[in-house]
Amino acid sequence: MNDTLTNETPGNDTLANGTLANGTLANGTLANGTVGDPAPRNDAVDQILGQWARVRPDVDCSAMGVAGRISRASRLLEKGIKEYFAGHDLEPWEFDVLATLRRANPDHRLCMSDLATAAMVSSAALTNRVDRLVARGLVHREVAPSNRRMVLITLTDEGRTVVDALLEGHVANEERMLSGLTGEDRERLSGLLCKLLASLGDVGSR
Amino acid sequence: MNDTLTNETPGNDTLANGTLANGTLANGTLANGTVGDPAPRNDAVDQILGQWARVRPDVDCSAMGVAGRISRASRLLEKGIKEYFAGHDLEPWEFDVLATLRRANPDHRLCMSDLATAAMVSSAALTNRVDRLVARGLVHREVAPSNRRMVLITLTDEGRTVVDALLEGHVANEERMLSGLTGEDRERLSGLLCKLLASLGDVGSR
DNA sequence: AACCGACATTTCGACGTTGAAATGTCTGCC
DNA sequence: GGCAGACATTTCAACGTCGAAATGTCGGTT
Repeated sequence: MNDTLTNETPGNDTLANGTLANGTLANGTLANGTVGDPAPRNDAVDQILGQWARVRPDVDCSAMGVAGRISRASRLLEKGIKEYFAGHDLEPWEFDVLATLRRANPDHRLCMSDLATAAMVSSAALTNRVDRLVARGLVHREVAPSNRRMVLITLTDEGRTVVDALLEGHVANEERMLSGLTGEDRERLSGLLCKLLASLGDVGSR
Repeated sequence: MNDTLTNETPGNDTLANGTLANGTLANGTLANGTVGDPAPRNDAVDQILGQWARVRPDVDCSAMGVAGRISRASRLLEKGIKEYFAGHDLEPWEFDVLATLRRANPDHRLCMSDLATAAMVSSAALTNRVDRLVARGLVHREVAPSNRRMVLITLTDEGRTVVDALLEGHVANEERMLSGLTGEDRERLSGLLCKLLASLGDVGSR
């Protein structure tokens, strides 16, 4: 996890629903939610749960509802974030790397492996990304003086300017996407997700 | 969104935090949560928010917290789902496609475009996936008799057997991953996510 | 002082995805 | 009845990621 929520996820879900697309829903025998058990919400995920309930009434698929909605929300947020950065000629991963350096320490400097862990990409992918950031003049790459095995990546002045300039807009964009929830809703949502993350053994890194 | 929650997401986040990895957190000036405003939770996301609060106290980054936790939860759920299916020699996307057909209609049959929409992948990717499913004997591909432009994909008996056999285990696996939440928690979480999804304009397809 | 194993990064090959172009098919209009 | 345009699917080239192998470097041991 970095600073933008950029699961560069392409396709499927396999999560809690079946597919919320027109195809399935339109072709099928459309049940229209209201499965029974919990409060029906009549959204796309519930329609899929409804389909499962008709096809496999012996299986309680309610867990798919929670997982499905989390995945779907994540997808939509990513999409909005990507659009924001695209409007500023930046890929979300670029901001991620820059922001990680920005927050890292007063020198805005990290070695490749720490940066790779932080950005949650393979070292191979990070090499590729840093190449491009260096080409854009946003970071500086140098062999560590004390240990020549390591490569230190430092935010350039320009890189820092870019991060600082885009941070507010990025947060405002996220704020906008969350505007359907009240402050209290967000607090509750965060609390529940924290509880879930803790039970999933989230420890920070990968 | 399909039936498993498989954002085959690799790397970054760009979402709400900065990176929760050791690197950043260990190198930096570690603030240890407790930023002030809302209830501090002291998890990885809050540590990142804390770092931002120190570096850019002028910007309220709380929105990143919500987005970050949603993304992180989605990531972890995907990972668990992937592991379950890997244990049964199936990729999550394979289950997605099979499950979509299973729920679609009594004939378990859909044309390529509807299936692509449902599985939320490009038609090019679906062609590739269906190729492999046909090779495994899990689906049947045929030109539509009524309209030769269309290709109909049908679940084979074996395909249906596989979906039906794995559905219960898949749901049980999701259930296990959500076991940190009470039934009431899940209901509340679903409700909040529904509200968010609705405001994000989630309409079912992409 | 040279060597061995551990470590950090980069390179390489394979894979899967995407958007756009190509191919084949249908529908409606003149 | 033939043709233009819309449509469904597949093919193609480019791209980005990953895991594993390769390269270069350090630390401790003898």
